[in-house]
Amino acid sequence: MPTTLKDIAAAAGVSIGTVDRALKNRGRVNPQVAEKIKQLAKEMDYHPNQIASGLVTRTRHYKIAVILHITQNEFFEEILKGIQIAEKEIKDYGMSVEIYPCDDFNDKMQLRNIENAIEEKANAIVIVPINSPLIRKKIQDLSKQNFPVVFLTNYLDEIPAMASIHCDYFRSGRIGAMLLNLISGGIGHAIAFFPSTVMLGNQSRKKGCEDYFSKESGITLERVIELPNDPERAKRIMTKELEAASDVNYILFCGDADTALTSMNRINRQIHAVFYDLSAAAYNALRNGQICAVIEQSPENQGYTSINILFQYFLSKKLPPKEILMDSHIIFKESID
Amino acid sequence: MPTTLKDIAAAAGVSIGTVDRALKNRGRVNPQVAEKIKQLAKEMDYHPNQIASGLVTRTRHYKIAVILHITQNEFFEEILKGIQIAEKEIKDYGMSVEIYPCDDFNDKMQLRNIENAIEEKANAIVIVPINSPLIRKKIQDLSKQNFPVVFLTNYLDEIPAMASIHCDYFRSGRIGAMLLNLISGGIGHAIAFFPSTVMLGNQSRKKGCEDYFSKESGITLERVIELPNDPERAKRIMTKELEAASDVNYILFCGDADTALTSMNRINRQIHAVFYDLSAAAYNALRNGQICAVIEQSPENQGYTSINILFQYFLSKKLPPKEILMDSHIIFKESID
DNA sequence: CTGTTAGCGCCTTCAG
DNA sequence: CTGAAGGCGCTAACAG
Repeated sequence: MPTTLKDIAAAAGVSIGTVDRALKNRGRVNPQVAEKIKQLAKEMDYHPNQIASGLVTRTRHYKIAVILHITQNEFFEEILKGIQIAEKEIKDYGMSVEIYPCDDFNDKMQLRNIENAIEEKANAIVIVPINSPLIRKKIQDLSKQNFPVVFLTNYLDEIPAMASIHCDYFRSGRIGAMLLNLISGGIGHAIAFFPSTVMLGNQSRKKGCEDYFSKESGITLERVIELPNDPERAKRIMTKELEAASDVNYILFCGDADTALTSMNRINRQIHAVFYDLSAAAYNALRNGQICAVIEQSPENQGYTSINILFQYFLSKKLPPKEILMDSHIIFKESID
Repeated sequence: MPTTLKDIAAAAGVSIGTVDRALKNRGRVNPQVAEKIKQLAKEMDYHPNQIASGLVTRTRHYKIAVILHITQNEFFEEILKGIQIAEKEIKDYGMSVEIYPCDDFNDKMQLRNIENAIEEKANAIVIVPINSPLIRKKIQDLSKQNFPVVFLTNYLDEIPAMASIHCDYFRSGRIGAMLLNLISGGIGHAIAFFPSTVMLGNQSRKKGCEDYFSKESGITLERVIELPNDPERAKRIMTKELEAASDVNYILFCGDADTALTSMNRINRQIHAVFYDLSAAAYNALRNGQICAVIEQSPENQGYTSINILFQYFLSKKLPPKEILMDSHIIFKESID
């Protein structure tokens, strides 16, 4: 039978109002009485009942703005699933979530979204931050004003935020390289294709990949190519690269799965591939044996956690860890078949 | 602003008591009025506020008994972690968890624990069921009486339960075999060591392993050995097996990690190993390069889910899916380093 | 068959 | 500085 404010009030011989003020340090209470109450609370192992607080919090209508960096993308569908699950859970607490879409890597638009969100009385922002001076400056300002900002799946170096949720990109790069090495038996030539380095995570992943190839790999990494976000352009570039490097039979690929699969089909030799992120296209390709493995970074969990952090914060002022790293999972055909 | 009972009451021109009775089908309400209320609830998208219900539920003091099958074991430490997290979450709702330990695979003791739990007014049981007639019969009886039983990390065939939470053992066996095949490059000889087949999951995992080896593997599976739970005896058996089969250089191992590591050290040749379950010993061995990979089955999540299911059930009579399969994760050195 | 009410634990406002 | 009281939404007991 957990202790309640009432229990403490009875034990201390005061009213629950006083106990509440004392424990929440809201002043207006005799210091000696406050001390005694705190003492008692500890002894009686008091922990505020979150659901009761929730019922009260409900009247405050907290709003969370989720600000993306890209139009549409299967990876973000997964993230959104997690966000929606969390959204349902916090609804009873009177909290809500609003999504602000954005054209691909358009920092001006992202900035406007931030401003709109604040105008519309958002109490916190979850953002996939584009690494541009515009956004960096804005987030810096918000942090200075103690406005809660949570980075989701990406981050900005040197810019403080309440929390930053993403995978360990460097490690994720190393895992990709390791898998290629394992699959190849340590002999062969590889190319890595990565998306825009405007997102810092991609830079870090690239470094991890290069780290492994340079130190621990039998097969050699011939090139690292940055692909544009537009699928048609990406396909052309990727196909050309694969045609040009005729000794390359292994690839590590992060981006739109269809782009890679199409390019691989266009050329006339077999390519063994490891992909990042489990889109529907990647899932099918894995089942068919077109690709060897997929590395994914718990997108749903990332989305869920970003909201949950703010929920905890609104409910009980609890600060999350600054950095929350999500696991990278390795998936083979046998994992899903 | 979510709809409340009050809102519906106002819209229907009745009191909230009537609305509540109508929506919960508790009778004592004019069928026509009830129909109208249900209609309104749908239109206004009413969903009961769980936290408000929780405050009321709190007075009912639901108790969950967790009944294990084994004394101690690192895998179950992880399971317990998940259970404890869930326990904290449901405390505010007046629900509690009690653990009943058990000597290794002692079905009589497990039966007594079930009986004790019920005598001590447990409202539900989470159990790692030993596959013995004694336990099978008891659970069968409980199910007939509609007493909620949840199977955790293992199951009983043909015996109904409210839910069954475990990994896909067959798939997990296939993944293990696939990894050995991948690591070996498809050439070599292997032995698989598995724990007691009193637990049905182990039988299924064994089948999965054999399935892959018989159909898709380059390396050959020489034998499958069932090891006893006692580490000293297990070490002797394992060492002897490895010494006898001098051409075997790959093993798939499920059980106490220290047993395997000691046995591998005792013999005079290098063995490449894949382990199940990420114990501290396995973690270190993976980092040191003593073993190649580990397959784990989200034990913490399994424990958490077993409690969470019952929480949902007590709070809102929501029935879980009959079978909840947890992912198997593949972990290499690069995943943790 | 229907309405009213007390209360779950906490927070906030208003009196004193 | 302290106490009392109302209310968050739902449930259950009790009147009518």
